[in-house]
Amino acid sequence: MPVFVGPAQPRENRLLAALSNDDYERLLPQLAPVSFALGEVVYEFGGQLDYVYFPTTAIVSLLYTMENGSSAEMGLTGNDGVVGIALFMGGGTMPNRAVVQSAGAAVKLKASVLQDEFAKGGKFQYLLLRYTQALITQISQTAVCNRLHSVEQQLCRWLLLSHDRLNTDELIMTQELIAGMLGVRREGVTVAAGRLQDAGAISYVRGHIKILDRQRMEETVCECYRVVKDEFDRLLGALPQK
Amino acid sequence: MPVFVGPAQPRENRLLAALSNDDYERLLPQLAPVSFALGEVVYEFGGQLDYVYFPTTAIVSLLYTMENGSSAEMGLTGNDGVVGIALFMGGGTMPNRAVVQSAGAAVKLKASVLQDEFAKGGKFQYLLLRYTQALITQISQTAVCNRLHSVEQQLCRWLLLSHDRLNTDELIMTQELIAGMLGVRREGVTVAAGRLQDAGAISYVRGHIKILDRQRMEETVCECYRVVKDEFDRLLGALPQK
DNA sequence: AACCGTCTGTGCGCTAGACCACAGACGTGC
DNA sequence: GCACGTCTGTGGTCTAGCGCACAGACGGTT
Repeated sequence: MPVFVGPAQPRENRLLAALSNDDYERLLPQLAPVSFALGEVVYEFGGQLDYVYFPTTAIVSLLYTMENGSSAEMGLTGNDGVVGIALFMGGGTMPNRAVVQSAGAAVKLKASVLQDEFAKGGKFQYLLLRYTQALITQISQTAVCNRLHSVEQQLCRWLLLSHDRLNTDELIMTQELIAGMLGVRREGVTVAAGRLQDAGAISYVRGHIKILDRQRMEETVCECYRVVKDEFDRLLGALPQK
Repeated sequence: MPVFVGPAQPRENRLLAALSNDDYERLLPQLAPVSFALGEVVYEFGGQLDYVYFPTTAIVSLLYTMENGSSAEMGLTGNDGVVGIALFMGGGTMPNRAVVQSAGAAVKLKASVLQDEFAKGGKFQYLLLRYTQALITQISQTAVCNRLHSVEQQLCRWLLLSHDRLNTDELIMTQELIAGMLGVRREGVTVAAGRLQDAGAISYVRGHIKILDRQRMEETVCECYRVVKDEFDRLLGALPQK
């Protein structure tokens, strides 16, 4: 199945799309396209970042890996956000990893340029901070969801959040990888995905998940999904697109 | 047991303590002392905030309450931070609640004043953003911990984080309340606390927890505590105090 | 001193999910 | 078309933690 991956269109990223034409034109020469492969590590635990990345078609997971090797995701970033918030928040590094969860394109911007723009305090700063707040909500809700909800509900949440950040109904993702994201066993994903498949919500074949019935998924998912989605819509949805 | 609660000393808050004398003097007339009672709600889900609060001796929990009434904490703020980050992040409101977890004092600052100061882009902005990044780490680690660690380890983490933000070894806290914070049953806290007590790490009598052996606690806790503590130290610890 | 409300301890059955061990199923490459 | 590696399904055992029910223990009030 050929997937068309054209040159990165920076304005497919919603933060960049929300910039005024002037701001965007000024930034454009500094934006360089990059292509992310599945599983690629964008940054490591505590690693210094030279660039921030604005995904256009890729999705990047933020996750933490324990000393014993188990891991869990705290949030994910797609074309609605930016990877590397530590660069404008001031800390420089974050104590987690960022891994490409869905292959695709992004544009990158040099740290120093970003910081200069941020320091100007204009629209760009406004956007980056609003996105960060939305991300905080996502992480928070992940915390709550991890505590209180079933694997099946969490799988639903995760699939829906990913689906929202893709322009296709098919995710390239093994159960093994999903298990690593959700912080559960692979077999746990198998049974949860099995139930969703029986219900006709998804189809699942060797690393290719297809969302068949979003309606059904939204009925199964816990309230956490709505909270996150509403907050993203509130903070970033009403942005003038271009 | 009488607890001395003097007038709030703004500089007991580490963010305010890190301001230059000039900045601080300018802000001081705008800072008003407040006193928080245990269980008091600082802000509600989605509620508008008129002030931000800099705790000096109080501790405030950020938590989410489900539609079915169960709840879980995402993070807590003491004299090392500020309650109300949505006011400078741009969203105005957050989809969670903030509840006083340990009674004490704070100083408040009017939203508009905060926003003006923040917009100046100076030291105050720098501090607020660094704190926000530290908070993100705390929330992230809560997410991971909720997924992967035992109630006993989480109780340890929670007690240590609280202890770090108090200048006493005694916490006023029923198991019921702790259960609400951790998102577990009250009985679960009873057995976990029982084990810690048997180990001589704490003593526990009707809402009065005493930390007896911090060493012991730090041996029991999961790595999540260290990650959060190190990150707070890194981002805020080296700040010039006054 | 008696009372009552709150807080804590415990016991029991139940379930979700972990851990472990395989078996099949698909698909790519030779 | 065969072989091998990867991905997925399933079954059995084990445990942490839930839900529920209740008993004791403490402490403030009258």
